[in-house]
Amino acid sequence: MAERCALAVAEGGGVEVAALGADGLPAGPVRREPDLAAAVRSRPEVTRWVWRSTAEIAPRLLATGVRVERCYDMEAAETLLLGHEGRYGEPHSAAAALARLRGGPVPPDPPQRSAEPGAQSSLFEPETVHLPLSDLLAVYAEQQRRHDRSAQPERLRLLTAAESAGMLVAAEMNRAGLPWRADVHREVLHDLLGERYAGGGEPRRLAELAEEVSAAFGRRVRPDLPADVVKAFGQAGVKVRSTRRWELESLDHPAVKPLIEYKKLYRIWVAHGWSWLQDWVRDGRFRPEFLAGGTVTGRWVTNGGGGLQIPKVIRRAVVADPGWRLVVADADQMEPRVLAAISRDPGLMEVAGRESDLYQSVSDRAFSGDRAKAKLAVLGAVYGQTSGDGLKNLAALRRRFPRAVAYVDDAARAGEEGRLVRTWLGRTCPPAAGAADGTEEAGLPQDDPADAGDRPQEWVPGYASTNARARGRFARNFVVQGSAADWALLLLAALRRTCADMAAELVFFQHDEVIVHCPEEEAETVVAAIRDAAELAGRLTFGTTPVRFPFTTAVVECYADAK
DNA sequence: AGTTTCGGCGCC
DNA sequence: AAAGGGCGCCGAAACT
Repeated sequence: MAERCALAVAEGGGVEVAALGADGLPAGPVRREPDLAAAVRSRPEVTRWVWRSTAEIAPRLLATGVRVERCYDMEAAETLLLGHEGRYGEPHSAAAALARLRGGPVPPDPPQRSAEPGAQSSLFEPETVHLPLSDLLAVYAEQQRRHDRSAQPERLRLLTAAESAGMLVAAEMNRAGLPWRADVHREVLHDLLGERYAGGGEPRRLAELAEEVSAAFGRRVRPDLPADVVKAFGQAGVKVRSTRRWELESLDHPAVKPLIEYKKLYRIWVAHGWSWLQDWVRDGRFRPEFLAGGTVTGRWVTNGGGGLQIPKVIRRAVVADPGWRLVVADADQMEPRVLAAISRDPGLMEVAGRESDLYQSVSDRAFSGDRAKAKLAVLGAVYGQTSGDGLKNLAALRRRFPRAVAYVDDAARAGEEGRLVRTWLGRTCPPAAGAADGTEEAGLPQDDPADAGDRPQEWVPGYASTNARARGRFARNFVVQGSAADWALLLLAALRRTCADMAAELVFFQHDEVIVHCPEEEAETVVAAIRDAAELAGRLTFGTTPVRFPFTTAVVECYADAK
């Protein structure tokens, strides 16, 4: 029998606990108990814990080996509800929600702390807030009503549950860490960069490449200074606007080759070199702090260490413990499959109903078998390509898959006009014009006051302001990327449940890719669990559609061997 | 001297 | 060939 229980961390150490009825209201007395972990452990019948913040409570439970089935994260819910109600950017703390409910002054959210390299203080000293259980219950009841008042209550409730599950998974990943062999990492660095010189300067290979660049220009040039490089090319009679790689590659000059090589290695050196290793790897684990729901689209971010940008060459250092394996699973063409599911385009759903390469199938139908063209067209539709061949390819795509393209076009138009745009489960893209504070923090382009009045009421291609068009691209991508994130959360939740019965641990998640660390004998079970979780997540998120969500999985000892 | 922005590139 | 979405991170440059 599923049971819900609310829990609040009390002043002076203990917790307040109250069982909840099916209606979400207290079904018994509020109990005060001295120990958080003991309170949870002594209630194995509880399948969902309602609490203020998973980031506050889950680490404390994990530290004592207590696992919960599910939770309801009140502050995550508040963020989702505010966004859904078009109030993006209002404070989302439980205290703020309570103040809005009671009509008092609304406290601002506490500032975000960033992770300290090495110390990882925010992981082990989560912020503690004491709000009486009676207050939490009042906010919870109101949040339930707000879910009910939404246009699609069952979807929004699922989203809140999925986000809460994501918070649990993130807390568990933060504790587990990604297996990391510092010795292998050092070998990779030495192979790529050469010896380090005393004094902390550039390693040998970078110094050599800098010399080659200077020699090619006939004077001392610092390849890590874009301004210096642009000037040097200018003096050599080569016009170049920036030093971006794709721009340099088209140039005919002897400095180009060593320059590009320098920039590639320089990047490794500064972002994932010896000092990174020193800062972020402890006791054989890399612990980026995963933040579920860290972006407006619902994608996760990591706080510190660039956890979601591990360069391919550095993945050599991610090695399973002895006798264990890494199950590396990557969703195949996730975004077009999601587009098929949310648009219900019959043609695209049929294509996405097969496990075989989706881009190949699209190209067979609309691009005479030219897979590259098909992929460009699909990505152009999802990302908002505005020029070049992409536009021509988009027209071909529109003819064959009209509903799919119309879906993202509608989202783009809504974004340009400043209307709300939602993912399938109801995560909401912040509007730009006339929005509450917060949209700028989200990086959304604002309209210039100057052209605010110039925008036509009817959406006409080419007549929107530059910023409005940028918002259109943002909204276009939001519905696909965000709905994919909805699905991925449910995938994680299902996979977490299976792993609970095994030694297997989720250790990494990157948008459409997941890594499970498990004993060798569990690997095949995990592979099957990922496949099952993907299909279950597809059904739960999008309802009944023919769309499949296949994964490419690899059972490896080293992450670099997965692809 | 300390803080913010920019350029460039890593990942999806 | 050139370009569209989401991020984080670094050093340098540009500020206060």
